[in-house]
Amino acid sequence: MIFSDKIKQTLIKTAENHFQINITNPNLDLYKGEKFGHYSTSISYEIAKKVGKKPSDVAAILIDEIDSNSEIGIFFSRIENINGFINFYLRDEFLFNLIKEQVEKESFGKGNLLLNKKVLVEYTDPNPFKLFHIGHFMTNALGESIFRLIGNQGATAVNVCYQGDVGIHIAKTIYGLLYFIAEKNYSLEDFLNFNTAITIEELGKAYVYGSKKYEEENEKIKIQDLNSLIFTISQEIPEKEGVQVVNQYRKSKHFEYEDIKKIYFKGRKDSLIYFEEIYQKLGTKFQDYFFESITGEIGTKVVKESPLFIESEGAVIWDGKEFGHNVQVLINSYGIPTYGGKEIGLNLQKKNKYSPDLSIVCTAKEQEFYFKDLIEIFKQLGFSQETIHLAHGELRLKSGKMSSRTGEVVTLEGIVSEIKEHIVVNFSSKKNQNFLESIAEKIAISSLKYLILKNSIGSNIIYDPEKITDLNGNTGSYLQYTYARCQSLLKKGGIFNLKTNYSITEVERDMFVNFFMFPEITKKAAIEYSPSTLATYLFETAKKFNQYYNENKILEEDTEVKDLRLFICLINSYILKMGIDLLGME
RNA sequence: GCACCCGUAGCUCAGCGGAUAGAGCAGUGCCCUUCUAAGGCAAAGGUCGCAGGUUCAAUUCCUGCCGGGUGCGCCA
Repeated sequence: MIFSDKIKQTLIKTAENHFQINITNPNLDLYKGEKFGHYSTSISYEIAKKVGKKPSDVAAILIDEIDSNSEIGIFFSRIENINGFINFYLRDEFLFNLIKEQVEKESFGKGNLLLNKKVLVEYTDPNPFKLFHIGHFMTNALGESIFRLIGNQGATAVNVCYQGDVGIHIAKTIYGLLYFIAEKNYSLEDFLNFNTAITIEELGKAYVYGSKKYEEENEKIKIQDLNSLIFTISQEIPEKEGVQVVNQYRKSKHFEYEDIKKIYFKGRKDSLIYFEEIYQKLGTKFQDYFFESITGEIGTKVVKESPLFIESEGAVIWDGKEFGHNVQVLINSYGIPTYGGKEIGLNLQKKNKYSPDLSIVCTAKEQEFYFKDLIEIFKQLGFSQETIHLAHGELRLKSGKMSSRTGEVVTLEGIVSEIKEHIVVNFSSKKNQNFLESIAEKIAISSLKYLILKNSIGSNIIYDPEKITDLNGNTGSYLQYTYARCQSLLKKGGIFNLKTNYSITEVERDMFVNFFMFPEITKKAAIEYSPSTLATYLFETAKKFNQYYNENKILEEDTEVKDLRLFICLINSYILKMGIDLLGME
């Protein structure tokens, strides 16, 4: 059990024994500087109000009891009563002991809050036939970190990706491709033989073209017609084996089944290869994939069979207005399942395949209301698993928004290469060019992730390519650098003794207490779905180390002192490494 | 129009019921023949949008107002 929970438990028990009062969740603050204790509580105020005593008198009784009669009393060097606030101070030996033991076992920072729970985390969700843009990256950064934080609490975490291999975006893209082929930019045969990179490039251009055409009424009808055909074709994909096909799509008036099928299969396959390369660069390895072509069928079946949904203007809708929700169109008037219809199928598919205790979905913030409705629909349908929607904000330039609606997007690749250039230029005086280029991409991706995760979930992020890898501020690179510095010292320091007794200064004690909070922080970050809590802690930890480093020579002559300082390096290094990893960075 | 989110230092943001409101950036003054200075120190900067209310205690909870964002049926 984590130490703060032990204190809380003791407080609850003591309050019950001495005041016959039931306090369910006492306030307990984590370390915020030596003067307020290593842990502190204002529980006395809560009790005092109920029993009609002075807070400081209540505190005195509690302290006396914890000191002499509780299991945790021996871990404190002193417990203070400041006007009723109770401040706990941990014994130095206890700090050393616990940290040393757990660091050696590599269990330090790991928790068991979600032991025996199965949690599904869905994130990234790019759409085949479209480019991987910065929004997908933000979803990935958020989701990957949540996935890791939850897994770190003992849960069986399953990370999954949901890919839109059917939908109007594909019809638009294929429509564009057909135009390019008709204009003899290349033949159908040429297209089918393109390598992945070229296919992706052409898909991007075709999507822009198709999106523009979709704005014209007569073109829109054709694209919708093509869309129906693509839904029909998608029933032939290999992943669809065993899935019941319930929907009857309209026959196409304008397009040739076989030609479209070739284009669709080629584009789909290359898109998935292209995404897989990106996931690898991002450090994500999905355990499972879901496809809209499949969830659409499952969702359609549910929607058609459930009395919750009604027909309206040729579409099938869910009307949530009576209970404070909106209207959601689940099957459109072309007979095609919309995002919502597919999402119902997805939720059911997740349930059938994994029966998770909790299902987390990460998307952009614009979909917040939409998910509120969907989660209500899931409840009304009786889907048992709890679903939580986590939303990230937008990446913006100082000058304003980045993306535009015309289909032209800021790709991940574009941003990463911009950051890479800065890295190579800024650091070239320190390292040779080849080395820099070999690590620049990793630094770029990590620093972008950190930029996103250091802010609380859902807030918009200001992106400044000049500042993002600055080593003199709160950046991912600063953490990486500090870790590298520690590693260098440990390497030079050689073998040293890990002890459980050191004589330490105030500054060193502050570092140890801060180290001690690491498991508290990883737990808090997981429970609150808050990577930023961890990010902030890591930055403070790195900063404390760099301050110490500046004032103290680590590789001292004196063995005693050197051993202590290397011990500090070791823990600092351990925490930074694990923390950086939990944020999904390298 | 309705619903939800946000207004904290010049800028970007933490904190979200407790004890003196914290960081980073920018700006000011310092510290390099360096255990990676690819770093650190010091000072400066705030009626926590405004007005009420609840509480022993409010930046944090509630109500109203002002200012900004997002979403409101066939995109995802």
